[in-house]
Amino acid sequence: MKVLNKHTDYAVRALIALGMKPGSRMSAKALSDDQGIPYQFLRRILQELIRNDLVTSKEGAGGGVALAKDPDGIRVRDVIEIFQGRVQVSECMFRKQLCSNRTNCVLRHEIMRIEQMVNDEFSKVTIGKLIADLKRVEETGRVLHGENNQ
Amino acid sequence: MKVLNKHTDYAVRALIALGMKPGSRMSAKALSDDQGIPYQFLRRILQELIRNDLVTSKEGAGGGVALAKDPDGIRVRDVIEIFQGRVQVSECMFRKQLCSNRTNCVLRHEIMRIEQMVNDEFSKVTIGKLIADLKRVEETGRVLHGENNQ
DNA sequence: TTAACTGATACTAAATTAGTATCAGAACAA
DNA sequence: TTGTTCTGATACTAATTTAGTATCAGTTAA
Ligand code: FES
Ligand code: FES
Repeated sequence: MKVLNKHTDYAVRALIALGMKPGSRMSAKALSDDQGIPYQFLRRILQELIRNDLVTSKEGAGGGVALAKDPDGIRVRDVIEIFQGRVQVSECMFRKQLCSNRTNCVLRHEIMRIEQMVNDEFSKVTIGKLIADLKRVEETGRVLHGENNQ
Repeated sequence: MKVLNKHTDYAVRALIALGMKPGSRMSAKALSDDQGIPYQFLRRILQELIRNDLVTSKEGAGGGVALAKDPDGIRVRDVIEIFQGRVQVSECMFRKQLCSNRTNCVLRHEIMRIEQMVNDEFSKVTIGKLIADLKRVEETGRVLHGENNQ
C-alpha cells in the first residue's frame, strides 16, 4: 500500500531543491538534471505547483522557477492534496454512491478519525522542516538520502 | 487519495456479515447476494481470507464459509495487509531502489512515524468492534450504512 | 533573431485494480 | 450412483490510474 505517488514524491524533491537555494531561480531542466526527474514529467508537475501558488515562474531565457512562499509555509499535505486529492480512507465504506446519511455512519467514524490524524501529521511536515533536517544532517556529516551515496 | 481498495472493502463487509451470524456458515453465493458484491470477485477474496486463516470453509452442498476466529481477533489492519500489503507512505522517498542508509534518513523518519500511527490505528479497529458499533446503532434505531437506505 | 525558457495540452505506455470465466473435485441428498 | 450445491485453483479480460513523452505556441534576454 503505497501512499505517495511519483507526482507527490517528485514535487517534494523539487520544492526542497528550490528551498535549498533561496532567492535563486532554477530552470526545469536544471532541476530535472539535479534531481534525476524525467524532464517532461517534472515540467507538468511544476506547472501544477505554479497554478497552486507554491511556485512562481519566469518565462524566457534566464527564466525558471522559484518557491512562491516561505518553505515553512509549504506543507507536505498541500502537495499531497494537489496531486492525489484529499486523504480519504474510502470514498464510502459501504456504498459506491455516497450515502446521504454519512454523518450517522459509525463505521465511517473510525475511518474519519484516522484520516484526520494522517492529515494533521502531513500538515506538520513542511518543506522548511525537511530542509532544516537535511541541513542538520549534512553538517553533522551523517548520511542523508539516496542521491548522495550508493 | 483512496486508501482502501475494493478487495479490502468487500473483505471487511464479508467478515462483518459472517460475524453477525455467529456459528452459521454462509455460501459465497448468499454473501454475494446479501452484500451486493460481484460473485466471482468475492469468491477470490474469500479464498484469500481462507488462506490467511481468517475464514474457514467447508466444501460441497451445504458448505460455505465462516469466521475462523473471534471477530475481536480480526483487525482491519490484517485485512489491509492481505490485500494491499503493508502500509508504507513511500517505498523510499528519494530513490526507487531502496537506499542502504535508510535508518539514517531524516526524511524517512517523519514518514515512518506517520506510517506507524496509521498501522496502530488500523490495528485497533477490529471486526468485532465494527459489529458492536453496528449493533448498537441498529438498537438505537439510528441510520446505519448505505445498504439500508437510499 | 536566435537560444533558453515556460504555458498548455495531447498523447502513449505501464502498472494496478476490478471483475469474469472455467474446470476440477468435495459433500450431500435423493 | 447421480445430480446439485458448494469450494479450490487459476487463467483471463476490462477499466482505471499512474507514469512518462511529445509538440507547439509564446516570452524573455543577449
Ligand atoms: S457506508 Fe456510506 S456512510 Fe457509511
Ligand atoms: S531517500 Fe532513501 S532512505 Fe531516504
